Amino acid sequence: MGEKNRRSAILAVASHLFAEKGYSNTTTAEIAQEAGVAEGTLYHHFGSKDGIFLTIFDEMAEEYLAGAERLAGDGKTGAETLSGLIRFHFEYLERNKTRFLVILRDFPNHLAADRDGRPAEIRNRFSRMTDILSLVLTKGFHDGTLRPSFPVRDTAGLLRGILYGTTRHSMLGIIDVPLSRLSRMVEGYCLQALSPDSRAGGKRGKGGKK
Amino acid sequence: MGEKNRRSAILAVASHLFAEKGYSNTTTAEIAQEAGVAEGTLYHHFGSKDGIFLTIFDEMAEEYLAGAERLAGDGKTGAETLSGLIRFHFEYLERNKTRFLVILRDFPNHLAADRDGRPAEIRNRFSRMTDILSLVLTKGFHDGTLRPSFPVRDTAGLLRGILYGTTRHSMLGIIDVPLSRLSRMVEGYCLQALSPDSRAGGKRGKGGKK
Amino acid sequence: MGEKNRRSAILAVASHLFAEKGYSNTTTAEIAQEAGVAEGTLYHHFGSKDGIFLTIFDEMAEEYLAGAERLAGDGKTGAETLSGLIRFHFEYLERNKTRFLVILRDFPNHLAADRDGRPAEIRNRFSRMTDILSLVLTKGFHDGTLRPSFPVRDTAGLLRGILYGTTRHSMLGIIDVPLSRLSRMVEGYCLQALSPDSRAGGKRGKGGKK
Amino acid sequence: MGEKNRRSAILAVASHLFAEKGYSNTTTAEIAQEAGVAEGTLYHHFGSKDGIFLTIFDEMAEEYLAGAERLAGDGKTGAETLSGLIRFHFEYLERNKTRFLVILRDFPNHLAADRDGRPAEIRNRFSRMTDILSLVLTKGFHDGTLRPSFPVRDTAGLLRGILYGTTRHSMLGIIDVPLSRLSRMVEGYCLQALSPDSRAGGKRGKGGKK
DNA sequence: AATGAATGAGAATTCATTCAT
DNA sequence: GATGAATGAATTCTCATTCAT
Repeated sequence: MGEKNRRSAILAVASHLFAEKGYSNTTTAEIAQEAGVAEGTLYHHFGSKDGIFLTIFDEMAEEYLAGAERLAGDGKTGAETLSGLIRFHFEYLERNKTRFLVILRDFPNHLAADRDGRPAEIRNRFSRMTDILSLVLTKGFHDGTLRPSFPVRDTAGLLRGILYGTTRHSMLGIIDVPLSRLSRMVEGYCLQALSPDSRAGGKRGKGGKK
Repeated sequence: MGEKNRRSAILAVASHLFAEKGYSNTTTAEIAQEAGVAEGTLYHHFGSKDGIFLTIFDEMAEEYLAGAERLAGDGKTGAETLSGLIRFHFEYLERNKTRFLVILRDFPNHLAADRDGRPAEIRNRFSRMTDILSLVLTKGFHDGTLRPSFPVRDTAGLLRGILYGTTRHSMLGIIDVPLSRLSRMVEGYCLQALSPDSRAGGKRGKGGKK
Repeated sequence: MGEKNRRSAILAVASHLFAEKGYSNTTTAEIAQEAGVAEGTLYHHFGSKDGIFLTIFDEMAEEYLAGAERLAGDGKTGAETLSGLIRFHFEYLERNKTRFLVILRDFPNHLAADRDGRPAEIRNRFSRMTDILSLVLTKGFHDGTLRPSFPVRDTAGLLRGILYGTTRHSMLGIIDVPLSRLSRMVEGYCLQALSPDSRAGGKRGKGGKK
Repeated sequence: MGEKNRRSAILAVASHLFAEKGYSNTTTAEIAQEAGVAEGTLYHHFGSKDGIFLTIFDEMAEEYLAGAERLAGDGKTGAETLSGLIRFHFEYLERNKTRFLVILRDFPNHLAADRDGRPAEIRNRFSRMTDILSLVLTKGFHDGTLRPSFPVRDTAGLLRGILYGTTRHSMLGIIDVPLSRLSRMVEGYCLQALSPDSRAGGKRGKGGKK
């Protein structure tokens, strides 16, 4: 086993164990043993148990966001891009189930907690996704393929919540819908909700009960 | 101080602390001290720390589900009932922010883990909500006010994911949209997505013009 | 072994081990085992390893200072009181060798370190001794039995340095003078240095070389 | 960067860090980083962390003792030499505050501990100072400028304790007397205590008037 | 029912030192 | 000489739970 591989061996083992048993039920001793390194080596490379988690998270987030940004940048219409993004989201998670389960299962909450009054750095990752979605919605609004009935940024936030919530419930088995079917459903419903063809605008919802 | 009061004092204090610091960062010693009882008393009433959490969760889930079931059972149309449910959801959480934060922050994952191959009892709570939503969707389908483009049960699951994900992101500050605005947005978009007025389904959306 | 005794058993064992092996070379596991209690019990009673040390220190400091204050308050002349204090100092340490060795050997330095810019609380103990000595010097100055050639408070500080340094060197074996002889020497030299009978005042030292 | 410079860079950085944070709170990794060398390099030059400390200590002790021996050897009277030694002591420490703080703060006690029943080598350094002081006291006794009321070697030991204790308390801020004032005070009081002019010994002080 | 002292099985982390390159 | 990745033993502290009173 080469030197470079020690680092990735640790990450692979940790991903696996975190996904299987949860973050807090996995001990650093276990990770070290399974990866065939000394416990100190974990700390040499990642500084702390949290550091291991953060590295896994960062690498995945970077990959995911890079993929999403690539899609958002190509020349299609807004609606097509939104479709593409939603498909990409579910395909990516299907391919990275293990690593994403780590995050879903028990994201170490203190990592997202604000420290000293400033938002945790991890939040920046999150907001990049809102930026991408906002961009796509704006594009669709201009090219006439999408008509958000609420402010673009709020709608982007809503979409993020939808993607997160549905993905989570499916992956944790809370609802009995596999990711592949979920992908088609979210795509279908979102486009319909944002469709410019629809006469029934969101505004109605704002106005009154009936 | 009567016996009943001790019990509720403990629950109130625990809700508060769990919401503020998270389940695992709250010690039983702390709960006991703030509630003004001995640590052993916690165990007389709730058997374990998990027992305290489960009691809080159960009480809230029962209230929530009872409210949702009441709404689902009245004589309105499917679309109106769905609107009502969504509004109820966000209003209820607005009124019970603290207790719900307990669940959002760091739900003790082992409580939802399957034990001995059988699904955790806590899952039953969850599935009741799917039942309610399925009922409403079916009603709307029959009275012509809703037209789900996917199987009713799957759509109900999707709606649960949407409600959970958007609520979570808002309450944890991951997106910058308050619950009240979110309520109107979710209501608007969901009705539009499920609207029978729209001929253009998500898959076919690109084609149809009228 | 009664319940009260657990606490004192821990203190006795800890004093012994700290004196013998030094603070940092003594593990909490060792203390617990020798005291016949669980390790957690240490933390139940003292909160931390430092807490154990601090308790030992405080109890001794309190005893010592109480004794010194009692002596300083009786009706003798300043010089007699100073003699008494010096004798008391060495006798007390002779009787409490073990506990004092704990402090001499390796006082956990971080305990005396200023935190957040404010002096450590432990300093207050120290300054009480300066107060006592200042009082005695002042008394001696008024009744004519002592004539400090430098400001009273500075001289008191000097005396504390003398007591500490000579005691330390003797107890750690750095100099080959037992405490009992040291006591007589310090008493003799201090009284002579502060004696009003001496023509050669400290002022000479201040003035010139010759 | 030449080889010599690496060595002294390490010593300078280590002195600084030891003085600031204490020996045990300074890690070898830190020293290496601040000195701009690899951690292994520390071990090439000094063999161990203790080795670094010992080198700093030895260099300073050698300088100090050489200076003291030089003073002790010149042709002045005993009293003048003692004055000179005391002034030298405080001046030297004033000029070498940082390095001396290293030793005061938390001298690694195991280095002074007897090993295999034999006194630690570091003790030899200490005893050289007693030799010097003994010499000076003897000289003063013969030329009539000093009259120790106790055996010369014991008195020398006492003086060392006085110098150590007062210096320590001042440098650690335990007493509020700067080194320069302390120097004059120690000089004044020591000469007075050892003065042949004073007939009144510590024990007999009360009696004699003239 | 209520108490709260006692428990004890962990778990993360530190860091001086080594050694192959 | 110089490097710095790897080591791994050692240690403090946590905290849910128990049980005698």
